[in-house]
Parts: sequence; C-alpha cells; structure tokens
Amino acid sequence: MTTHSATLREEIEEMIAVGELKPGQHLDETELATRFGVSRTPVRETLIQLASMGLVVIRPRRGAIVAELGPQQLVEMFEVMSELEATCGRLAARRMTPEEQQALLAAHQACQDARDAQEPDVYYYKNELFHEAIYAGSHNQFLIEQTRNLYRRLRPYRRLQLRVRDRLATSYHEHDGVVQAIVNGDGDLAEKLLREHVMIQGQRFSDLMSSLPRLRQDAA
Amino acid sequence: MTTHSATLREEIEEMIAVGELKPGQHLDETELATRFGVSRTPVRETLIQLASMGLVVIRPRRGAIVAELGPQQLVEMFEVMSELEATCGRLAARRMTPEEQQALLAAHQACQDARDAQEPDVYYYKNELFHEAIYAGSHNQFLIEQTRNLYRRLRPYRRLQLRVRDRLATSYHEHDGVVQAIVNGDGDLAEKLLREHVMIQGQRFSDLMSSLPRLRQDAA
DNA sequence: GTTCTTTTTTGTGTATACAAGAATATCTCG
DNA sequence: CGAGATATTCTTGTATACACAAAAAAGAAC
Repeated sequence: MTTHSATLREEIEEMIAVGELKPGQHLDETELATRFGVSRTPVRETLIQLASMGLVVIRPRRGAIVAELGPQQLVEMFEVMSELEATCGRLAARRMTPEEQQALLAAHQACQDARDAQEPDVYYYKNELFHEAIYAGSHNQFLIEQTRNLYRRLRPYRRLQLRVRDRLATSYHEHDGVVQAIVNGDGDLAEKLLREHVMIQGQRFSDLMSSLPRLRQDAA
Repeated sequence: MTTHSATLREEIEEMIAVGELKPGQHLDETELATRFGVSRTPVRETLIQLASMGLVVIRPRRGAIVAELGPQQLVEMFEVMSELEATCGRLAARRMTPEEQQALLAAHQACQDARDAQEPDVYYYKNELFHEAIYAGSHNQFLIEQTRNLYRRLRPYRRLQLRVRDRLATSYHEHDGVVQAIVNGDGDLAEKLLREHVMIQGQRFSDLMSSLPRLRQDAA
C-alpha cells in the first residue's frame, strides 16, 4: 500500500521534468488538489517533499513555485554532477566484477549500435544505461543515489539539450576511452575522462543558457 | 516571519544531532505536537522534511523513526564525504583568491594553537572552520551546500568519535600538507591528501561501528 | 502453557474548518 | 488623472475531526 502524497510526488515531479510545469510557475495548492481529486493536505506534503529535493521553492506565506535555476547555479550543479560521475568511474575501475564489466561492455555496444543507426533518441536512452552501468560498478549505493538525485534535478533543463552536430559520434568516442580505462583498472584515468565527458555536456548547457529566459514561465 | 515547521525542523534536527532522539527511536506525532505546543500538522510537515533529508525514515501507516544507518551505509557516506571534500580542495587550489588563502592560513594557524594547547574541543571547532575555508575556496555554492548537508547528516554519529591518541597532531600534520598543496595550486595533490584525510576519520568510524548497537534505542 | 484468532486500542493519513498574512482592488484626495 | 491609503479577496499556515490500517491485548482452542 502506498500513500497519496507519494504518488502525487511522482506525478508532479514528472510534470516538472517534462516541462508541463515551467520554472517560475506558481503552484496553487487548491488548484492542484482539485486537479488530482484530493484535499490540500497531501498536496502540501508533496510540495514540501519537492522543496526538500530542490525542485520547487516555498516562500513562507507566499506559496510554492517551480524552482528556477539561474545560469550560475546550473553551471555549479553540472560541475558537481561531473565530479560525482567521475568518482563513480574511479571506484568502478577498481571494484567492478567481471559480470559488471560485461554489462558495461554490452551497454557500450548498444550505444555503438544506436550511433551507427543514427538514432539520437535511442542513443539518449542507451547512454543512460551506460552511465548507470558505471554507477553500479562503484559499489557505493549512497553515491549512486546522490548521483541519480542530481541527475533528476537537472532533468527539467536537459530537454533543452540540442542534438548537436556530431555529438553522437563524439560522445561514443569519449565512452570508448572511459570503458578502456575502467577495464584496465586505471581509476585515475577513468575519473579524468568521465569528468571531461560530463563537463562537455555542461558546457553545451552554458551555450544554451542565454535562451533560458525564454523557457521559464514569466513570473508575475 | 518564519513558519512553525521551519523552527520545528531545526529543533528536532538538533535533538537528533545531539542524540536526544536516538537512531531507531519512534517519533510519535501527537507526542511531539504536545511537547512543542502545536498541532500535528506542522509536526508532520517537519517529519516529511527530515525524511527528505534522510534524518528520519517514514514508513507508510507505520510512522517515523530516527534513521539508523548501518555500518555499510556509514562507510559509503563517509566515502562520498571524502570525495566531496577532496573536490572542494581541488577546486580551491585553482580558484582561491589571495584573501581566501589568507583566511585558510589563519584557520590553519588556529588549529596549530589548539593543538599546542592540547585542547581537543577547541581543535574540533577550529577544524570545522578550516574545512569551511576550503569549501569556500571551491567557489561552487552548490557543492558547498551538498557537502554541508552530508556533514550534518553524519553528525549524529560523530559524537561517537573518540579522542584517539595523537589524533590531533596527526590531523594537524595532514592539514599542513593540504594547505601547502592548495597554496601551490596543486589541485590533484590537494584532492588526494584531503580524500585520505577525511577517509582516515571514516576508518576510525569503522572501528567504532562494532559499538553501534549500543548507541541506538532498542527498537521494538 | 502455547499458539492462533478476535477484539480493542493506538496512531497515521486525509479531509475540512478556521485564522492570519499577502495580493489586489477600490476609494479618496491631491 | 495619478498616487496613496484602506478595504476586500484570496491563499497559505495551523488546528481539529474523522476514517482506516496496523500493532497490541485479550480470549479461545489445543
């Protein structure tokens, strides 16, 4: 059995992730309550959870709005993201079991297939699995959780990410170096390569950030 | 003006930190409500926040208990802690302003004074300031926040930390290496030294973990 | 005396009611 | 016609009430 606010949290979180609720948008408790057919209480509890996760901001007596991250914050969060992933990679290089290495290679192969087929959507998905395979190899459940949390928090802004020309091929090539470093057990190299790999995405973000104001709901 | 649940959160968080509420202990909503002279509603909202922070665990229909971290989880969290601090150090080595370097040196000097005076309590406090000085040098507010969050989450278990023989002198010596690496701008070295410095504390934790069952309130 | 079932009790989850602060609209006066 | 003050409305924060599930206690069967 699950509680109302738990399901609500997932739903609203998804709505934020896909942009149905835009950064800066005011979240009316009663409106959400009626929309989901519940009372204000579980809605409030949901909003508090989302606030703790950083997805919304609650100002006392002034209600909740979808968190809007400024360029500065985004850069900082991406930097941390790259560090977390790099750490996963370094630990994975030292700790992966043969089975986990096999899984990583398989995920890598799947990326190659998607690249060859020139299917960005497929690649995007396989890419996630590839990174998950590295996370798993860190053998640190808490680290994995933290990394996933941050990833989810950045998701609302990810849909901005353009299908940059040749990004697929470049990405795959970077993956290749990471995989080799990991199977060779070279943690420092894996760390370095992953840090750069993720950071490059972050820099693309920087490029896009000038278009940020366009994204968010014009707050009153 | 601030809201009830905000002040409540700080109070309960502190109670958990100092061990007035022990890991595993059941948190009765009505009891807390009467104790603080408010209704259940703000208490519930507080508990939800604490749950999102990982300090308590809420199981549906079964209430909240103070989170109890197993040895495995503690080791994992300490590993992440060391990585976050190490990252702060690496960034600080590259980004610190001269003023921030001065502040770091001052904090380091304060540690030395405390060591010479053989005052563990003072050293403990000055040590915090020392690490904070490094955080600040990272120039990444989000990273600092994450690091502080984890630190706070580990606080309930920190009071276990023994005054190990010679730990003060060793700690100060380790700090010395870190400071030199940072002022020399050697990010990689600072990262490595800080990782080890924090991890050593974590290993002391491991040693103490056998005494863990004694700490937590015997859950029914 | 032990174990399984049934009943009671306790405590959580949700809904509703009320109070107070913030936003907004209206009105008055320059 | 515009600016400031006041009143109204709206939304949030808190309290209370109720429903229902889970744990605890009591009772029955073996």
